[in-house]
Amino acid sequence: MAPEETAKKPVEETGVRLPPLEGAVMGQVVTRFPPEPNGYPHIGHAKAAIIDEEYARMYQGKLILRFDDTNPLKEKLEYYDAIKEGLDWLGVKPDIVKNTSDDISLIQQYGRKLVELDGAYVCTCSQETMHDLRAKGVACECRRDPSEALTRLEKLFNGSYEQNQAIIRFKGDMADLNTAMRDPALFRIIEGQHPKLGSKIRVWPTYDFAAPIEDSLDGVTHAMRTKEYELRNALYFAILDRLDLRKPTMIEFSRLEFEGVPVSKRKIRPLIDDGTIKDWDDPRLPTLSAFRRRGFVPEAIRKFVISLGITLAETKPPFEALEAYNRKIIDPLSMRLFFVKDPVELYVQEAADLDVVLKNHPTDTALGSRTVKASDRFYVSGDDAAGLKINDEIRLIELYNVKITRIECQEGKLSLTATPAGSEIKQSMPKIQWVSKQDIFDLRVLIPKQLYVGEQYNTNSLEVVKGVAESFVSGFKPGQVVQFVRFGFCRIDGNNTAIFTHR
RNA sequence: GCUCCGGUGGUGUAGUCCGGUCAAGCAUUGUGGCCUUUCAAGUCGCAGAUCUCGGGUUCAAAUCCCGACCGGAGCACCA
Repeated sequence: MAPEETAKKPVEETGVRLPPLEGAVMGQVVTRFPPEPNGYPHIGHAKAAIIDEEYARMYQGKLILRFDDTNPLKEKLEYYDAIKEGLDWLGVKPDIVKNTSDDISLIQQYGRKLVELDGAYVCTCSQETMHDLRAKGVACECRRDPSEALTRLEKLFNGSYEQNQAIIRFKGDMADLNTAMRDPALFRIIEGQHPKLGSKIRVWPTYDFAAPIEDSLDGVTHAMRTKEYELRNALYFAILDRLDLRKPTMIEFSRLEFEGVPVSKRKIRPLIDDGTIKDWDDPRLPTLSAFRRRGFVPEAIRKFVISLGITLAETKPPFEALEAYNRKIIDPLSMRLFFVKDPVELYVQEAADLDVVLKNHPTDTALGSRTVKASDRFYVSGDDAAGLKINDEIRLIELYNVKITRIECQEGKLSLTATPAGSEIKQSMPKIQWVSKQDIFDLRVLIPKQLYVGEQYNTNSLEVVKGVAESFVSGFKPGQVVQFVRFGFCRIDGNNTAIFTHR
């Protein structure tokens, strides 16, 4: 089974559900997911996008995917695509896709209007001055004397100012206890190549200005964002107030991140730059591409996100919960195969050559079966071998029982000898998986662990397990999710490598 | 430092707005049985929270009020 082919079940059937939306009217809800195309999508994006979509669906409304691209210095074309791909994989289907930059002239017009309305002004103070005055809660000369505002506004847009020489500031309240209201920047000059607009535009709105304008104009009824924006709500509504624009309902929720698996580029980029981590889809990362490569299916992520609700409490949810959702989905779809870690040779004296037919799934016969050629030589896992004593009787799963007659250790290499011991399945007997010596496929399994322990990179974050699997595994394409019996679920990654999903 | 937001079993949450039906539901984890030629899944059961703490209001508080403590966020010409 390839994870991307998992059937998408309606969430209502799963038992997990989001609480009702405040003030929502059936058929009229419009939500929006506004990522900045400045990086690869991760689990945090997934949470926001899924919640946005769930509510749009719950009320038979619309979901807008709006790339919040108002900073040409940070955005790249490849990220627009990466985010689209990520959402596509997640099964999040926006009804409308647009960019904030599509509306750049409109937004600029509203900016000009705000200055004309005396709701904003052009400030030419240095950043240091601004910072100091803001800290003191004092207005600068640019604000106190509005006579030049309109002239400056023209100069700003006709290119008379250089970058950093002038910005448009909101006329808030320099003494407000909420510092977001102390005349924040609304527009600034950025010289740079924008992925969509090139160098055509140089007066760019900040997020603080673009977001409310876009939400209002796009018809968004319920705007959701993570809670670090809470203090900016006052600004958001003040802007819409002064411009006399319709106000959406604002809802915030906590960010999603796992313990030891940071989402921040600040913590990941250095590891990629210095080669510690190869790429953004490394299974230790919380990017969507990593989850996919690791064998997680979109529907598990969706259920998990919904189960978290839209709480404001800042907590790191247990990764095991995500695993549990995933396990329940992939369990019935995954073939059961044998893989032995740290192989130890087992010689079964006088064992006959056999063609063993193995079921690919214990209950679902639709998954078929396979035939393995067995002789008297096998491999069993080092862990199992280590626990054996002479005269122990064990069952080779789906084969027969053997009794250990000799345990040798030459040059640190363990080997076992046994004799047949019937075929009756006994409750008490350990049942272990095996691989026929003439039917092996070398396989290494990558087991991702926490990337960070505290603030420190975890040097043991990727365990590499070596072993042998059945040759049947060689026929799988990358993307196949299987369960190695008594080992865990894995996703075939190609090049004799599998990635451990979870147990 | 200032401001804002949180604080329910090991963990994540429901409930808090509109006090009683909540000595608190669900999930996960743990644990025991059944099932099973897997240490998975399924299934049945159990364990685990006096709802951060201290006051107050009330016949009645997880739910309202006050205070404290702890945790997080914001204080950018980033989003």
